[in-house]
Amino acid sequence: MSETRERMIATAMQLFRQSGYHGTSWRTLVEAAGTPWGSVHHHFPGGKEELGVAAIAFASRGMVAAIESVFAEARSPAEAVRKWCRLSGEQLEKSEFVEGCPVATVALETSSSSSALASATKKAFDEWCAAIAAHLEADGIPAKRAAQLATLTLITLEGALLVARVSRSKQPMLLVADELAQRVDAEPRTARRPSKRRA
Amino acid sequence: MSETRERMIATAMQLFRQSGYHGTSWRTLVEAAGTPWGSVHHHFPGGKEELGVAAIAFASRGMVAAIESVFAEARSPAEAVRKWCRLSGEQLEKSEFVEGCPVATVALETSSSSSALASATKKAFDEWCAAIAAHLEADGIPAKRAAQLATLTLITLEGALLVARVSRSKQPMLLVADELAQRVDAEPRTARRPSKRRA
Amino acid sequence: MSETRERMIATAMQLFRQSGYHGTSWRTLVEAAGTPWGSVHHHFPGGKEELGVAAIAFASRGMVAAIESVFAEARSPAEAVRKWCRLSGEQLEKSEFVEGCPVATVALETSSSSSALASATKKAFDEWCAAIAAHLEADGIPAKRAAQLATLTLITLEGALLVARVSRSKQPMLLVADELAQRVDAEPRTARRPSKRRA
Amino acid sequence: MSETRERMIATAMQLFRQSGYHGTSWRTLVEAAGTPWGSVHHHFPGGKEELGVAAIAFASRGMVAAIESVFAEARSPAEAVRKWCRLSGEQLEKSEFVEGCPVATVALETSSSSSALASATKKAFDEWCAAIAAHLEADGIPAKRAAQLATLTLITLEGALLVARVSRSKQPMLLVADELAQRVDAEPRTARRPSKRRA
DNA sequence: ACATACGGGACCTCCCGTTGCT
DNA sequence: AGCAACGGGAGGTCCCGTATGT
Repeated sequence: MSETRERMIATAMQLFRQSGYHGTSWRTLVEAAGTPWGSVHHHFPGGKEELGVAAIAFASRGMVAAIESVFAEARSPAEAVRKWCRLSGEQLEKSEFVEGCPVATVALETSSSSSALASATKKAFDEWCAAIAAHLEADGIPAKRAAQLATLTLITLEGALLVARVSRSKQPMLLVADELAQRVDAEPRTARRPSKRRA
Repeated sequence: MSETRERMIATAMQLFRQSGYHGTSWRTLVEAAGTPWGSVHHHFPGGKEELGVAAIAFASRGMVAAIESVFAEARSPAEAVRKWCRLSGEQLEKSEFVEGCPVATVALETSSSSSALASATKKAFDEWCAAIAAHLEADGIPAKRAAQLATLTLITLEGALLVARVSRSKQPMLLVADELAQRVDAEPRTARRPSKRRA
Repeated sequence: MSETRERMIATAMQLFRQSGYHGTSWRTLVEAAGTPWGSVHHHFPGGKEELGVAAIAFASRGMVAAIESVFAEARSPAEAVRKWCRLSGEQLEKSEFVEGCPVATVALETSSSSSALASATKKAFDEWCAAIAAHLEADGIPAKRAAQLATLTLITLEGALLVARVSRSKQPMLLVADELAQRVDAEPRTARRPSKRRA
Repeated sequence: MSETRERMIATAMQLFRQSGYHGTSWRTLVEAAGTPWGSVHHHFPGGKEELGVAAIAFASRGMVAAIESVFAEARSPAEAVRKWCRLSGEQLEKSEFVEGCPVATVALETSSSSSALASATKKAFDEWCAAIAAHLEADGIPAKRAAQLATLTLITLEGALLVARVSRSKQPMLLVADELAQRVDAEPRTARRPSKRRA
């Protein structure tokens, strides 16, 4: 796959979460990415919307990888969630409160209009929930509760990233880190199956 | 005060939460509001940004009023929070998942660029937190914890509205309604001062 | 006559020669003049064109007065012309090369379009020529030659003001001062009637 | 080089000398030139100012070519100057007094504001003076005097074109044709080097 | 794969004139 | 005399998609 195309997508993800979908133009994109402006239509025949969908999918893959990573390294789901929130907060702070959720901005902009982008963002959120839920289930939480808890986790993280960006402080991230960790820890297990605790 | 200007602001709030700041054009606005296109510059000499700031402030006032209303009618903060979440969910559903938070979209779009809009959104969130915290304090929760809990409430509600819009379901709202209510109820009080419980 | 109206006209003359007729807006004018924006239409029912005509006429009166003054004070037409050029050059330099001819800019902009402004500028030039010619005639130059010489003087002064403004130097003014003076002096008189030489 | 861009520039020169810089809109331009309105920004990324600078430069090249041509064909500088003035007058009359100097209008409009256009007009005048001066020098006039005389020629021609346009008569052009020719002829030569007199 | 050019249209800004109310 | 508001429209900028050559 073309390296130009990939850099466009990665840059688009960055610009979308800063200025949103409508606030990012092709010109801004190619200037930021340093990619040739002449072959935009070649790489994205579907136009800007195709770029948007690709950027959302790219962001989603990255987030799923991050989830897997943080759960793999943590000794318990609660710890994983706490770590995840804290890492997100630090990334946010390091980036001068620019690198929040790469999907949320586009999601809010397009959920009432474009179907392709709207379903791409919905798919992203679903994937993240599923990834979290899988780890909760693996820790002994019943599927139904695991799904709810995963949704709650996503909700809280997204809300915290929003509030943290706006208030330009990572305090909200630290706040939800503990809250979520406690909440996850308090969830009753059917058969405590310490999936990753033997290492 | 001009009624035209007010209708523009109210309409802008609606359009901003649907399509965001950059996705809403003056033309769209004046067509939706039925206001004259020619006097835009008269009512908002500061341009679109001035409209945005006014719309955010307007939305903020409305939200503070809603908070006051729901806390005034409820017998306890926990119940108020539960009701708030459920009402928000129903409003969202009734509006075909359009009427989410009127500030969040603009907040995410502009938090990394325009200072006027960014500070307007920050101010809005601060006002909401303060309003919630006041009611928690009135119920006997120490100021510091009240502020944290208020922030957590805001975070959770915002996150839930985001996820609910994207998934086109009010389930997330119902989920956080109970979670938040339990959370608020479980918070220890110094001197349980049942402010509004006697009715 | 309203003092507001007069200040508008005087300010318009200044702005017109800086930025031209089309480059000067009502808003710019009222801000520069400090006059009320609400009563523009009251003072100039004919709109911007009426303002333009008034400003041209005002400028023309001022120029005629300047011509009379410089010829009255000088001992000969040649000296008057020399002095006139030098004074114009100094005024130009003092004003940072802004205060050139108050009519020329509008004249060039409108000579191919608006009839009212075009005839106003034509009238202004005619008045100036007539004023100069009168003094030349009074010095013994036959009417026909006096008219030609007056036109030549106007032409040269206008051209010099143009070139001086563009090159941001008063050299062109000094150059034409001597050239014109010599030219006027060399013109044969029928009966040298030293009109203003005995006082 | 794009033919569209060239036609835009040539048309801009025409419109600028009729209505000036601010009086000429992009819409007017593209309609007059028959060029696509959509690719304006492609050909002139610097906006209208870039068009203005290009039009001034284009006009300057044309004028230099005209100067070279008229001096090449004439047997003496005096005759060249006389011819130049007369040709300009005829062109002016034929065009219904529209085609005056293509630079003067913009020069007056912008000499007190935009630096890019102001320096473009200054450069144009400098080039014309240099071209004239070169021919005067070639005829035996000392460099310093040649430069002055060239400036005087430019001044007089510009002034005459202005007055002729305003008065809608080519008389001023004929008047200065003889005046300038006499003036140039009267200038003393160091070594009369009749450069082009052998034909 | 990339570049140059086309092409319509939407963007926000601001202009200029008018209307009714002080 | 002054003013706030109206009201249509044009201002220049820029967007997004397409077509044509390399």
